[in-house]
Amino acid sequence: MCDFHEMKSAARLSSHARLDESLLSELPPFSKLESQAIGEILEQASSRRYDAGACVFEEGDRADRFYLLLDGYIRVVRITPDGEQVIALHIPSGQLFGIAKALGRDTYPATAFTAKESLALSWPMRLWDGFAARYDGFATETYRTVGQRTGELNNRIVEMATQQVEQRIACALLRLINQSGRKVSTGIEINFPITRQDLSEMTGTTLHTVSRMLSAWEKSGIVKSGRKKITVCDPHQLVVLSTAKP
Amino acid sequence: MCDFHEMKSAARLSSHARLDESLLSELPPFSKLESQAIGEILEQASSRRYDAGACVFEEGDRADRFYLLLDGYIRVVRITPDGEQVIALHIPSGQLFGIAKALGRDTYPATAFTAKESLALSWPMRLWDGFAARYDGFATETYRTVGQRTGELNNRIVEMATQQVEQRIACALLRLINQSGRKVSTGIEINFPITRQDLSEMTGTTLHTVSRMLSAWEKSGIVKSGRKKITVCDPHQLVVLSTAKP
DNA sequence: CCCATTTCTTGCGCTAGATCAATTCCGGTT
DNA sequence: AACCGGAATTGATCTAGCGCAAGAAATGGG
Repeated sequence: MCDFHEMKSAARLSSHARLDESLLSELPPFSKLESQAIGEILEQASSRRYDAGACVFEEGDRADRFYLLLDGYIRVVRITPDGEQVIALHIPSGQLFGIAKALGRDTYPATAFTAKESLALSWPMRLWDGFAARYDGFATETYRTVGQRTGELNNRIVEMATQQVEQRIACALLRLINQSGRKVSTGIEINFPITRQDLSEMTGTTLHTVSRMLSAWEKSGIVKSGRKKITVCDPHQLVVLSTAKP
Repeated sequence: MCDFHEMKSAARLSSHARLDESLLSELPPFSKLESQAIGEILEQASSRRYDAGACVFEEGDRADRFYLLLDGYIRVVRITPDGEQVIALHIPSGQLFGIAKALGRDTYPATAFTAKESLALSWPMRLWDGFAARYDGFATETYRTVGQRTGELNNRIVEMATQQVEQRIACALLRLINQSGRKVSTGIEINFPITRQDLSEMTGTTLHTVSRMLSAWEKSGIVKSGRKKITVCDPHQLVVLSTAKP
């Protein structure tokens, strides 16, 4: 599912990557545009590489740029007054993020970290309205993106309200392999480093419980996991678990 | 906060309510418009009264109309495969709802019930793009609405992930009195019928726990509650509870 | 290669809150 | 006035999963 980038990602991540029209032309927000329009858009973009775990912007910052993730993975996080982190969602490459304008806001509603080394384009937010007005399909696609993410948040709420931890963790894993799974010999592996702690922050539980769960699942051959790495061997079984009746 | 409607609501709820321009001109989505534009918009609207507890539309339905709540209260609900309800949010009068288009969707993402007798205008969804293009401020305001609701969902996730039941119920109550509190002699009362069950569906707990909590709070004079009715006597104390450290 | 740090594992006891169960209360209906 | 059904209360258990503790394994830096 996240594939087309992979072949090119080595070149891209080098800071000398040329900004090529073909880069954008396959991505939904720009897919309907002509080569000239894409040229214009690229001219106004800044490109930047981020180390793994780097912070792109923080909750509450003035939203003065919006971003397109070319390669890597973004983790959107909220931090409670007493320092606890909650992972709101993950953003795979090819998507826009930091699009506060699409939510009628002028500050970012959450903090964005990179989950691994990443490359992103960005534009000053003042170009937003122009993009939306001038480029066909840009507005539509961004609102679709907003809709998807809202849908995901919504699902999380339902899960947290009704499901047991085991099911929630299973759901989280399934979402991850859907969004960023990479097929390997033993199953489907999550394409970026992820700790038990991360998983616990996605599901509202503790790293201990996640660890126990993964150990149990490993015993029954559903997953295979190591340090910062999880491979799902039997996705179907995970689906069964995620929908299990009490 | 929800005030301006109250004076007129009696007239409005009668099925003979005249659709008056002044009705829309004070509401954010239309506030920037001239009288002529509002006239156009009203002409295309249908008006309908709903009984308390009526269903306006269901999750998954084709989104062929969008709505403006003139009076009453909407409860947005998601229902799990095994029949459990989760209340995603409440929509106070004066706001748009069922705005699937703003989320790039063509089905409604959740079910909308009225929490009490309500009155809403609605328009065919095919007018949406025209409204957004033609009427200044309409798009901006709807995206602000989307942003607010997304923000609320987000907060709920953080709460559910990090807070104890007591704090979550306190937060839910505070949200309710902020959105639809009505000042009465003994404090601030929630302006529509609400059961322990409802509150439990908003906070991911059980009606039993909510009942115990309210009983306890009543003993300490923080709330006063009866059948389908809750009055917050000491909002400040509730804020304290909602942010209490374990 | 050793040391320091981060990540992960696992056992044990405890408690918040769910579940079960039995009543009571309230408002509307005939 | 008597009745009925939905809403609320409250006690008594039971348990999922959290917090604590202690250690093991992987990684990276000097």
